Amino acid sequence: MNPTGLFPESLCPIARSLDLLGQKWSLMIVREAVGGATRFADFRAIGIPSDILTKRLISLVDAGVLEKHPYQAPGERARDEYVLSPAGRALLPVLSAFVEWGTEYLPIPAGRTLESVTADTGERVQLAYITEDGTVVDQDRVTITTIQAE
Amino acid sequence: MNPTGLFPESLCPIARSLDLLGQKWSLMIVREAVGGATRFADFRAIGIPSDILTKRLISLVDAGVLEKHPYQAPGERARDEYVLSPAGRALLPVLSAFVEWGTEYLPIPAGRTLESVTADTGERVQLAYITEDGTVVDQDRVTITTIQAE
DNA sequence: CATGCTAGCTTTGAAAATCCAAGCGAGATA
DNA sequence: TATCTCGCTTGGATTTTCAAAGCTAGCATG
Repeated sequence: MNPTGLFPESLCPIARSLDLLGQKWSLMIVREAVGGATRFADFRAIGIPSDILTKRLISLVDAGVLEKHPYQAPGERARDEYVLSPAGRALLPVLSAFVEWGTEYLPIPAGRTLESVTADTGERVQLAYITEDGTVVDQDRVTITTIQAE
Repeated sequence: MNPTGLFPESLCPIARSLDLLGQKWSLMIVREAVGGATRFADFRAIGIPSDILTKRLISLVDAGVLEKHPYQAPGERARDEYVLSPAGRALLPVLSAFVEWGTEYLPIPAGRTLESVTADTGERVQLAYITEDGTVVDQDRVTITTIQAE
């Protein structure tokens, strides 16, 4: 485990992911997209400078995290909307992990403000580790390890 | 969902987490600590500039992610080692989520290089969403939502 | 004592990233 | 035509990161 983190070809998937998603505002954009934001102004509202937002949207579209669709509302000019791709949706566990960690270890007086739920029933869910046969494993038993070259 | 991301008191736990962990190299340091790195030179080996590493170690210790212990090997001067705190260990799902996402969506010719396993048995595990009673839920059904103020 | 070694920083200046504020352009409407 | 508004674009300031060199302190050795 000794990658440079400077090239997308890094051997480490964490480093590769952070190369794309580690710049300021990128994951916040994904978070907003999960929450239903699609238009430039939606994302802009989180406080990101517009030139940075432009750059991040291009980068996330290029990487396949967001998809850009032209649309035109009646009476308005043609614009683009940005929606999560399947790869973008697959970032949900990353966001959920930050929600759970931030809620527990960086608490605020307002308490819990976000949570992961099933969209259809609104049932609360949380992340856990499971084995191949679906058995839940205690997180204290888990580590991350290098796969031996075969 | 409209936080500024500029203050640790942000209402959004993702924003709060990213305020601490979103700076370049922070999560890579946590990753190295998970892999057993404890000393300055261990972390330095991933390619992080030494002044940045110094700053990040201080920040992660201040935030309670890492704990700094003085130690002295025979024949060497007093030094510090940095080990994961419980809060640091609780970041494992964040790292695992990046491992899984990067492995699948940013593949490299070398294929899979990292995985999450049980430390005692080496059994492969992965992240999943579970309900309160431990039932595994399909990720496609999950979203992240704001908790209504009570 | 002096000297050497090395790890963990510290410093300096350059490069890159982010930010702020203003401006521009294009498409719609009147 | 003029006006409005949204999605950028621009210019300069500020902050962050980087590379390279240097410094310091504690250990060992002679």
